[in-house]
Amino acid sequence: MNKEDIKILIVDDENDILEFLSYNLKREGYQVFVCDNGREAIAKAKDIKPQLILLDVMMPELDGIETCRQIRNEKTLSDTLIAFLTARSEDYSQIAGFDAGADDYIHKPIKPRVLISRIAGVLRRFLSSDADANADIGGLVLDREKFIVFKEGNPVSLPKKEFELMALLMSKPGKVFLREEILDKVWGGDVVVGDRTIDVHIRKLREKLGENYIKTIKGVGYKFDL
Amino acid sequence: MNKEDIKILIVDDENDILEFLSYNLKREGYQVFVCDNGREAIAKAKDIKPQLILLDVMMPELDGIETCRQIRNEKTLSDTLIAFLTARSEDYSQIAGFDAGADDYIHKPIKPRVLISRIAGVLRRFLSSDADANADIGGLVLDREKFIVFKEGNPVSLPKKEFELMALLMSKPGKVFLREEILDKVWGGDVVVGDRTIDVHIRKLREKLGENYIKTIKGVGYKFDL
DNA sequence: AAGTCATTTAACGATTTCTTAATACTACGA
DNA sequence: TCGTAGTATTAAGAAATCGTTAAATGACTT
Repeated sequence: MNKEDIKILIVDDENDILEFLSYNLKREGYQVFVCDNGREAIAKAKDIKPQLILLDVMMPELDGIETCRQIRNEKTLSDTLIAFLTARSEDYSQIAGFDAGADDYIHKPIKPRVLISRIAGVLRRFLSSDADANADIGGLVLDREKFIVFKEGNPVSLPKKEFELMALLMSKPGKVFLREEILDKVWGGDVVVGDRTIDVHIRKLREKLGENYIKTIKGVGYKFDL
Repeated sequence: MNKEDIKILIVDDENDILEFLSYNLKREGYQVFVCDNGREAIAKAKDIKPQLILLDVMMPELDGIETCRQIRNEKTLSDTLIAFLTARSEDYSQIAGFDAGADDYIHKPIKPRVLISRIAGVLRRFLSSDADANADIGGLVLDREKFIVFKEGNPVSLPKKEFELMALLMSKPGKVFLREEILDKVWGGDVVVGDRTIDVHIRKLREKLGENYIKTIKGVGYKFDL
């Protein structure tokens, strides 16, 4: 199952959140649908049969938990995954939510990278998609959940930026990532850092993991490959 | 679907941007149309039915988002892709763009290489275009993503210019590329290098890949053929 | 407040890649 | 056969790009 085939329905009454999530998920290649209330969500879900529904807990009228219950009652949606969006403070929903049939929680405020990997995680768990399952290439295993890279079984913990850079490179082994692409995805499109910064991080990775995993394509970028 | 068949409409009130984008996209072989305001854009879009519209968000009178909405209301343009051009600073979570039906965002300032690959990405995602599929002719496979040429299964890595030259020749097997054409597409229309430079690169390619792939047509140019 | 760690920058060196220039070669027509 | 036009070859210098180090910054800890 490819990302392109995956439909995600986002339900939230705040327009900012809808757009933010929508943008980031579309950018990853998912098919994204949105709506801003529970009733519409149920109708839309029946119609498009998304694999995953991101559901805000706090909504006027029909709240997330009740919406979730009703979706769970739909036989045609039995395979649909539901993840709740919650503010950090509201942890009461934790209990009520799982009861209603939620598969995961995502806390606001939501950071793009976290969102993406979380969603990949949810989808992987239930669809046995290998979208970005823990890569395992040439003795290197990247565990996105634990934030650790295993080199021939030995855990190597990496700081955030190094980990994210490694994660990006390993997300498509062999593919050459342009420096611009790396900056955009690891640092974020709006952050401006010098080109040498990437080099330094690459160097640290090579130092910790060995020289043979990351290849330089001069004038183009870097790739993870054997 | 070939690049030559793809029409792109660029809408921006700044003339510099129009020219910059237009130049770079034409160079890639797309059919490019421009206009500098929203109203005209809608009319032009109905007329030429472009596959992709690049739309500046910030425009006087009819802004990008409103223009997008109106285009989305046109039944005859239902398959048209819309990508917004935004300044780095305008945080995407604040933009009402996706709601209006945008398919992607491209941040200014725009770098040519990023633009090109981004657009190829957008088009590929939605048109299943084979814009940069891997050529495979007579035992030679050119993998643009991995930046590698496989010769009978064995990877041969090429420096940037050599790779781009090879990619160009392989993009239309059999077609003779004039020296002028090669300079324009590989080096860029504004770069001035001597004619011998091409020869040298051709020689390096023949050295690495074998003598039988690239043929010289005296007084005309080179072609990739068996 | 001192210390640690992650991140970024700056400076310089090292390397690769690109370009040129000079010369050799080849095919073809006079 | 000679001359010409165009391409091939080679080596060497120039330019671009990357690697490396050390040091500055800033957040967080002790």
